[in-house]
Amino acid sequence: MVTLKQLAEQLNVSVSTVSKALHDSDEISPDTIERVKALAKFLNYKPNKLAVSLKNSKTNTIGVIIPNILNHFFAKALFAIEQEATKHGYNIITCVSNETREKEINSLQLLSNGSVDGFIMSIAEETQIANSIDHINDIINQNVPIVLFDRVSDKISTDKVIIDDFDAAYQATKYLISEGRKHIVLISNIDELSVGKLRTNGYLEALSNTNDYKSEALVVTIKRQASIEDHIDKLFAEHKSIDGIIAIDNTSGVVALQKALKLNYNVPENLSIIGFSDENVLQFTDPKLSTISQHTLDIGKTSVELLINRLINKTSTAPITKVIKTNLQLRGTTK
Amino acid sequence: MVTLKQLAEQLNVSVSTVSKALHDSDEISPDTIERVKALAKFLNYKPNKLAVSLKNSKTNTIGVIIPNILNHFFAKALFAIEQEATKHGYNIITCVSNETREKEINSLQLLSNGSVDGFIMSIAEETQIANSIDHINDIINQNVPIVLFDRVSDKISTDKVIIDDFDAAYQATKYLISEGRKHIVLISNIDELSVGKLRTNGYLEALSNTNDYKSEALVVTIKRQASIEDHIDKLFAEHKSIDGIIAIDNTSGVVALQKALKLNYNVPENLSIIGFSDENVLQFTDPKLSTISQHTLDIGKTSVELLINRLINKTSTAPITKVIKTNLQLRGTTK
DNA sequence: CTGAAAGCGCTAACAC
DNA sequence: GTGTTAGCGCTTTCAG
Repeated sequence: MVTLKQLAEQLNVSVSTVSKALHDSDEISPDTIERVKALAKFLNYKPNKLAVSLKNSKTNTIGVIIPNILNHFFAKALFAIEQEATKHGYNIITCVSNETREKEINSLQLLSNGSVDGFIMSIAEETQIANSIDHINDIINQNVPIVLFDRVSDKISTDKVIIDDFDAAYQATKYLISEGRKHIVLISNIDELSVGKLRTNGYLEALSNTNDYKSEALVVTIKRQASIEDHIDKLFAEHKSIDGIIAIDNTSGVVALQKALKLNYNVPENLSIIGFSDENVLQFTDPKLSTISQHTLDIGKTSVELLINRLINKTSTAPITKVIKTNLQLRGTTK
Repeated sequence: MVTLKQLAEQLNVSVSTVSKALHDSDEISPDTIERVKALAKFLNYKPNKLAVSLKNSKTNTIGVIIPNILNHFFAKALFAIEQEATKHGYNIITCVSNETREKEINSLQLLSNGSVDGFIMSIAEETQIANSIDHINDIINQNVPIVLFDRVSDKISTDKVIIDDFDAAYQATKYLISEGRKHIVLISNIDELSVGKLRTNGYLEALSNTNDYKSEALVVTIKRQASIEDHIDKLFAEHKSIDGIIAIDNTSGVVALQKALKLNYNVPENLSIIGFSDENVLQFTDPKLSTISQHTLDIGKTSVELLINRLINKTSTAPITKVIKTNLQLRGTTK
């Protein structure tokens, strides 16, 4: 790599002159500036990022820690984060916690040594279950800002980006009721997560405050490693009267639809299904799945904005929580 | 952040003593080592990574550039790369080229300034179409090692990790022929990519060297932004006699299966389908899609291994190309 | 055993 | 206008 020193030597000027020239300092004569820039370009000079960062105590790098990159939601959020960060001149270092608390701790420790200016993260399932988040608060106490998105914790006081989980499920449930559905079931394989609990509560509340809804609430919870297909087979076998399904994670809606069609349910005449999915699954089914659609790109973008704001305005104002609205997208699996 | 200097001051020793003590130098007395380590632990000292990297001219960071993180193949490759890199003590900085040559150039430029020790990348579609890869060779010429995976180029001489694309499609085609299929069509929405061409050639070769196969080869190419569904609808409408489908990208196999079922094809009795997908799509269909399965985790892992090897053995041996074998996984959509 | 000093590449206050 | 110097945090000779 070409350094300032090499440029300086070739031009018979000092290193600081070169540095200033490259920054268009008006201390330097136009003539010199030109000569310096010409040579720099010729030799393909690029300032060493490490040196600049070290000098400035600023890396322009964001650490992103996500639980599972194979989950389409997180992949899309990462996509948005990367895009927005790039727009602001930031790089991202990505770590995957694999839903484990240990890896999460490691990643935070490893990067909070000057490698990144701040973090954007979504909490690992294991961490949420144990509700032990000291490792995250430690980092915050070291004055490294963190923005949490999607999976958050009340015990962490920091900027957050979430969706209206409760309300989204509430509205979806109300919609099915308005269709005249009498036996609405909720399917969840994210029962342990903060967002899962909120969505489930939204569903329960919508049922319980509807006077003429008579059936018991029915929540099918599926453990993370378990087979969604098996649980749904069982559900249909045991509950013949189901006429509405709300699936609050991003795959079980599709699976439920596919199973229902196989069983010759008439969707959406006799059975409505609403998933919590992204457009990416639409091409896999006919009819198209109606969904609660979260604006994942906005979630990622907003997270970056919040973080960069913290990085620029060092003033420690109170934590901000941004709620990104969801949409109920009616397609072919609702009336 | 706590620095060596602060430790030194508190202990009334010099900075170099502290540094050596933390590295268990035998120049330092056991007693001092212990005192230093105790304080370091107490104050939660972490060596500043930037300073270490600058000093050592080694960042222990790998730049990863992928075309599209929403593509499950690349997400999974990234997952494997991250995992393997972490195992070796490396971080990864992720950039998404979004299939554009411009973003690819930017990312390479931005990171080849000391930020990373080397790159792992898969070439953007735009770059492959234009076949203009100077920007990649530039980096290699600056002695920054690059490992290419999946989408590679003959014009770049560097370590590569690929799969046996030609052979995989060849074998799949032969399998369908062995089932007695008479009208086998190939569906591709990656026609412009190196891997797409190779897979198509494998299919064509398998047909043409089978003496008793009478039909014309039929290749349906779908542009990236176009609707896979529409093309497949059209295919079924225009070619009633199709009895075998090979889909060489990771979604159109599922779409074809779903459409075929909707049209009441008897799969696999009268129609076989083989996709080029990952296990993640299996739960979406019944019967389960038979696939050519690429060992994506191996691809990522091998890429990291090759790169780290280059980084450690600075000796410039000839470029290595690793071919990761694929498997033909027969499931419910083949006889 | 411990410390002083140089240097990685860069910036910026302060001379001249 | 240009150069000198100090320093970001660390490692590593080389002296003591």
